[in-house]
Amino acid sequence: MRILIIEDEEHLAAAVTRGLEAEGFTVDTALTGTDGLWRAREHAYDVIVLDILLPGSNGFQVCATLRAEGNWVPILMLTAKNGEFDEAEALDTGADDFLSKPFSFVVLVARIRALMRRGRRERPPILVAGDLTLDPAEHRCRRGQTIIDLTPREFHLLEYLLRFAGESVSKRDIIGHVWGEGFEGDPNIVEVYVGYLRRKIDRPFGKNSVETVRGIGYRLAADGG
Amino acid sequence: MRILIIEDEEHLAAAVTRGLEAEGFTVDTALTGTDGLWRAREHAYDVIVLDILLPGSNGFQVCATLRAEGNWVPILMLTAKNGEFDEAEALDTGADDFLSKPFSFVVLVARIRALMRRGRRERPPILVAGDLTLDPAEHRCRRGQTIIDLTPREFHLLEYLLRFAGESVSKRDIIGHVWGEGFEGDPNIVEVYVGYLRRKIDRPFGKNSVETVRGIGYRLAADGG
DNA sequence: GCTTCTCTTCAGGTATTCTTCAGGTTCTCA
DNA sequence: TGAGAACCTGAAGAATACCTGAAGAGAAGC
Repeated sequence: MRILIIEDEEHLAAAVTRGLEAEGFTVDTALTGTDGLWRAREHAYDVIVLDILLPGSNGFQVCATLRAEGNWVPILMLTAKNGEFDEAEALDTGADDFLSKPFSFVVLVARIRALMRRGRRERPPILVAGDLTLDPAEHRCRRGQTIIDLTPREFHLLEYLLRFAGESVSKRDIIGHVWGEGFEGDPNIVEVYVGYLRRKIDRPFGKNSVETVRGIGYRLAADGG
Repeated sequence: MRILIIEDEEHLAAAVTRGLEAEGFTVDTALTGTDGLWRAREHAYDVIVLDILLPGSNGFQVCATLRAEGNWVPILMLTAKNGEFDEAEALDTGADDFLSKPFSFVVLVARIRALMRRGRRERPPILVAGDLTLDPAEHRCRRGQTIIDLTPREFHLLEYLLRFAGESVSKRDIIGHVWGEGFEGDPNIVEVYVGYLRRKIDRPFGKNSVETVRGIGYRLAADGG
């Protein structure tokens, strides 16, 4: 678990770092906004603790920049107590949580842990249709809790169907995307593979997610069958 | 999700490829413009990442060629930082987005994802007449909530009638559009199919949406009957 | 080098869909 | 009112599309 602290008060940064390291985290510190930004881009942190008042670019700017770049690492913002900076503003710029200075160390750790838990379930852009899920990053397919083994070709086919779940896709499109435009073989290959898929993702579960659209192609039921 | 990277700096191409594969994409790389062009024609990619500075033909040329060939695959162009090449120029030649080098990997992935979402085929409009709907993307017909199974020919016929809902269309036009100008058979086929349609979309619902216009052809009631 | 897995082709079987045809019904107009 | 045209419909064979098991080639793993 790696944490980045962006905080210009050196002794505070040092104290927090020591404490968090004692808790078992790996900690990097940055004393300016630009340095922090740079580090955040370099490394995939699990949480960033970001002070608002910083020399150079302030915390809001750092946060907004990261979000604009598509970086959704959980950010915990530190606001001055009765601060001129509003908590709402912190959340608006894309922070996930905030903490008013001065804060108790225990609370800080608790908040960081919470963010980590939350951040865990965040991104993975999983393709879903009902209880049928497919995670391209993990290269894994599930029907509910059951993991289903698919060959590369089957995986690609299901991925394509899932991408257009609920819509019908033509056999031509399927061949173009799954086999490539240059495929010269028997188009019957699609039927064969749809058969394989049904045998793996439908039949054992008494479902019927891959529907035949006669004369057109196939359609994956949006609700997974 | 298949991505093509056209980039001549081998180590950059390799790094990006590794990263994208970890995200679950299938990645092909081409080190020259001509190779890239060739691959783009072979396979229906979901996104192409295209460097501008390439040996052989440059990125603009590759992009322009693809567009000229009617290939509208989403293209993300990589431009040199304060480059001589303008971003506007990239967009002009038909790129969908651009990114200045050097770029953060996270940003690259975010942009690619955005392009994929955007590049999702736009759904043709759903045809409606009263409670009778026909969704070309889904390739499905409904009367209210009830799904009605239509054969390809029936579907095509209803689609045509729906497009001119409220107007009468001649049998000649119907044959021309649904069967093709080259149809040589018995024009009675239209009557037969209108019969099939009525049996499916009207009779079970006590409706009468497909009206006969004697001496002319047919008219689908604009309110669905 | 051998086994196992994956991909692809092929061919037979089945079910659906298309088309034609013939006879019946309805409508129009003289 | 009756003749003719236009339309409707059921039946049936032809054509097409789809499914599936089998088997060989090739790749990957041991």
